[in-house]
This record gives sequence, C-alpha cells and structure tokens, in this order.
Amino acid sequence: MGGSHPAPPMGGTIVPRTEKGGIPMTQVLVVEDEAQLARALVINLKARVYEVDAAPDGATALRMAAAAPPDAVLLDLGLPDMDGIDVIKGLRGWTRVPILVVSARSTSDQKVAALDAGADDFVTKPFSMDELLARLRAAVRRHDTADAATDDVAIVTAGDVTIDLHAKKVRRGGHDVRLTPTEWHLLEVLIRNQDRLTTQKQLLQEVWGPSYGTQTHYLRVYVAQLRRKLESDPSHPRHLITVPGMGYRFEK
Amino acid sequence: MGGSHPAPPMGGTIVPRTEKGGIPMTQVLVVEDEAQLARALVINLKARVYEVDAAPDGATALRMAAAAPPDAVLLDLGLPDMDGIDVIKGLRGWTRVPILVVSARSTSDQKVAALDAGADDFVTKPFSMDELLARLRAAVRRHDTADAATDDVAIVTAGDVTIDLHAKKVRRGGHDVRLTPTEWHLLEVLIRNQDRLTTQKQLLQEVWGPSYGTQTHYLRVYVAQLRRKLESDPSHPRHLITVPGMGYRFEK
DNA sequence: AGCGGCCATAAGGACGTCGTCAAGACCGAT
DNA sequence: ATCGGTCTTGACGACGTCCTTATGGCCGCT
Repeated sequence: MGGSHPAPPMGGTIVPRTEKGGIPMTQVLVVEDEAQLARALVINLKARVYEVDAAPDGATALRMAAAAPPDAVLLDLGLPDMDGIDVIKGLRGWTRVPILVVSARSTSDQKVAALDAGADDFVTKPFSMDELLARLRAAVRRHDTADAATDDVAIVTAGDVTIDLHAKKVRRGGHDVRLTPTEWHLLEVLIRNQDRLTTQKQLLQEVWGPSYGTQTHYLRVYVAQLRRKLESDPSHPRHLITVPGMGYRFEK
Repeated sequence: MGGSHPAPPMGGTIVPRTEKGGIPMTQVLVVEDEAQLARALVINLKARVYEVDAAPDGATALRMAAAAPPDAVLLDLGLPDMDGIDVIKGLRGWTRVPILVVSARSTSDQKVAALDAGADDFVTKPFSMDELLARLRAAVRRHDTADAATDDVAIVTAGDVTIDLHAKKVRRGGHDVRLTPTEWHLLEVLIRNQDRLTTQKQLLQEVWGPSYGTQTHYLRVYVAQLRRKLESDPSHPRHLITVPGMGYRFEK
C-alpha cells in the first residue's frame, strides 16, 4: 500500500503537510494573550506530537478555528477583547471540539460557569505541564472515540452508492468498494460541501497541504479514480460533477 | 468484598430505574471507602437530580457497575482492596462511562496515570462541591451527546466466536481461546468501536500509551495474532478488517 | 483551421505499507 | 539459575498507493 508521504512536487520548495509516519498529527489551537505563557505552551506542545496554532485574542481564535478546525483548544479565560465564556459559547455553536480552559483567577463560580458553558476541563494556573498534557490527551482520546457517533450525518446515499463516513466504508450494488486514504480525504471534503462548489484550491490545500494550491492535475487524477469506483458511468458522472475552471461539486 | 449501603441488585429481578416525569434519572456510582465523605457525596448528589449507589471498595464497585451500569462513576483512588488505577482499567475494559477520580494524595504523576488509564477528570481533595458537580455535569453531558450507539456491550458474538468482555473470555467452536493481556486490550478497543474505523493512532495510544502513536508495526503483529486466534480463515479476515493506511475495523 | 487551455484517462516506476515469520529481550514463577 | 510465556524488534516478500508523464478530447478564441 501506498506511500502517503508528501513528495515534493515538480520544482520549488514546498512545505509538506505535517505528518509523522503517514499519521496526521493532532492540531491544537492555543488561545492566550500573555505572550510568555503562550510561547511556553506552544513549545511544549510542539515538543510532543502536536501541531500548534496560536491566537492572541478571542476574535482571532474564533476565526482561526472556523478556518482550520483544530482537534483541541487550549483557552485562557482572561482575554483582552472578549469574555472567555463567550469564546466557549461561540465555539460550541458549531463544534464539539474539546476545550480546555486555562485560567489564573479561578473562583469556583468561574469554573462552574466555564464548564456549564461547554468547556471540557478547567486547569488553574500555576499548573504542572505534565498534568495539562495528560488532560489534553484524555480530552482528545475521548473526542476521537466519541465524535464518530454523532457529529454529523454518518451515512450518505447517492444513487446506488452508500458512503459510511465513520466506518470508512463504501458499498455499491452490494459490494464493498475500497478507497485509498487520499481518495477518502478528497471525498470527505467534497461531501462536507455537498451541493455546493468546492474550489480546486480548497481541495488541494485540504488534501495535499497548504502549498499545493496549484497542482490541479492531482485533482484530475484522483477525481477520475473516485468516479471509476463510485459512478456507474464514469465518463458521464452524476455525483462528482466538474465545474470547469473552478472546481468540483458532489451531488446526491 | 461484601455488600454495600444501598441494596445492590442481588439474585432477583433488577429494579427498574427511578424516573422523574418519565425521564430516567442519571445514575451515579460513588466509590469511596471513607464513610463520612461517601455520605456527604451521596447526600449532595441525591439533593440534585441524581440517583446514587455507593461502593466501599474496588471489587464491589466493579461488580455493581457490571450488574447495573451507571451513567457516571465517582472514584476515590485510595481504596482498601485494590489500586484505583486497576478499577479504571477494569471499567474501561467494557464501558466508556465517565469516570471522575477524587483523590487526596494527588501528585502530578498520579493524575497523569489515572487520566492515561482512561479517567475523564481528576479532582483533588479538598474540593468545592459546586465544582465537582459542574465537572460531573460536563462529563455526563459529553457522554450523553456522544455515543448512543455502542456502549456497555458486554457480550459480543461474531460468527462462531463469542467474546465476553466482563469475564475476559473468548470461546470459539466450543473451545476457550487464550489471549494475552495486550491482545485483550487491543480487542477491547476494537470492539468498543465496532463497525467504525479505529485509527492506528487511536489503537496505539490506547493500548501502548500516548508516546507510541506511530509504531504501526505493533499493530500488524498483534492484529495478525488476533486473527490467527479468532478468524476461521486468518488470511481472509471477516471480523478484523484492515482499512489500508488508516486503521482497523471490527465487524460482527 | 490552427492554437492554447482545461480536462479525462491510462500506464509505469519509486517507495510505503501490510502480513508474516522468527529470533532476541524481558519478566515472573518455579 | 532455569523455564514458559509474553513483548519487542528485525527482516523479507507481496502488493498497493502515490506521483509523474504521456496521450487525446473538448471548447473557445484568433
């Protein structure tokens, strides 16, 4: 089975998508205005197997989370621009990503408020880095084994094809269809945006990494493979539609 | 390992859960040997909308949990009969019920060990009752909204194999099959996520620990061993399915 | 008609991954 | 110290996957 390693395409320096042994790393968003602590957290997390983004305030955090959904959020309550509780509520409006609150002032009331607003855990400064990391691991582990159950619609039916996103299983006419990791990734992005246009750039950046925005022939090759596996008449696709010059669209 | 304060279901019919307005109440199992604190917890929880059982030691706790699976467990680590960590592991062998650890001695190491063993949260004595209740609410809320599907399945039948997660026993074609501890752990995780993909990373971190996230070699070796013991045709597995590049899936 | 974009499809080589076997390290029990 | 079982580690073949290149079709523009 295949080299899922990002090989540098054609010419030029291109930053590969962060992975380790083909396994995608856990993405953590650190929301902390105090630069020193933020840096300490980032360094410690990166030293582990995490990939880290940092946001200095609530508005930035919400924007970054929406743009590139993380696998966990470390949130300081004492932010300059908005109340930490509102950041929690803002995130909880659309995602159940694990939120660990880190805070200095820690009255019991505050903890209760944060937890009831939807936070997963609450750590008081000063804290042991080991403990924080263990709590983070616990939260991510829980989420990994749980989110599959309910996050969104698990099973998509399109014509004679059924796609089970959680089992990572595709059936077509009573037979199982095998998809490679890259094919899955591509299909997932398309399904997330079903009935809407998904830009070439969007697809390339999501599946191959931020610096592959122009390698459009990857798309052609892989979309063709998907069509061959999913469409009954691959040369006249009914579900994986080409939008010339722009991208692709998945329709049921 | 004797009885407990509120009568556990002995020999006879299991009493239907108390309800309030048709809505089943949340069942909490308190595991605490110190009678005074146990009573305080029980009283406080009952004053809220919880229904409470109590166990004075680990063995009783495991037995009660098996007989009547609770919706949450409050666990003291300092038990008279066994290590609290082993209670966590015992529960995690077959259920993902939220476990909140309550402990007096709370070195950082202990917290890390408990969380990595599968605990959901760790509260240090002395604690604020409000905070404990908030953490309990958070854990239960997560659990409720997360998995409705696959939990608390004690006995699984897959083809000619039956797996009893409580008794830690596997029978196949009328004969007992011996599994090593590691094989068990791996199988447990796969069964808890049955019919869904279980990521390589997930399996490695759960079975071998947080730092083994990329040693995919272990998986190949142990999955092969499991197949040899469980599958009738190990080279064409029907239950332990490989999802190339991503992980494995257990199917009945 | 000819040309240049853009897209679809096929094929092949480099390299990963999976399954398997087996030897060595480790560990608790005798 | 020895032994049996278990875990870890290494090596290898078979095969799959990814990337790349080549070829041809379709369409609008000049």
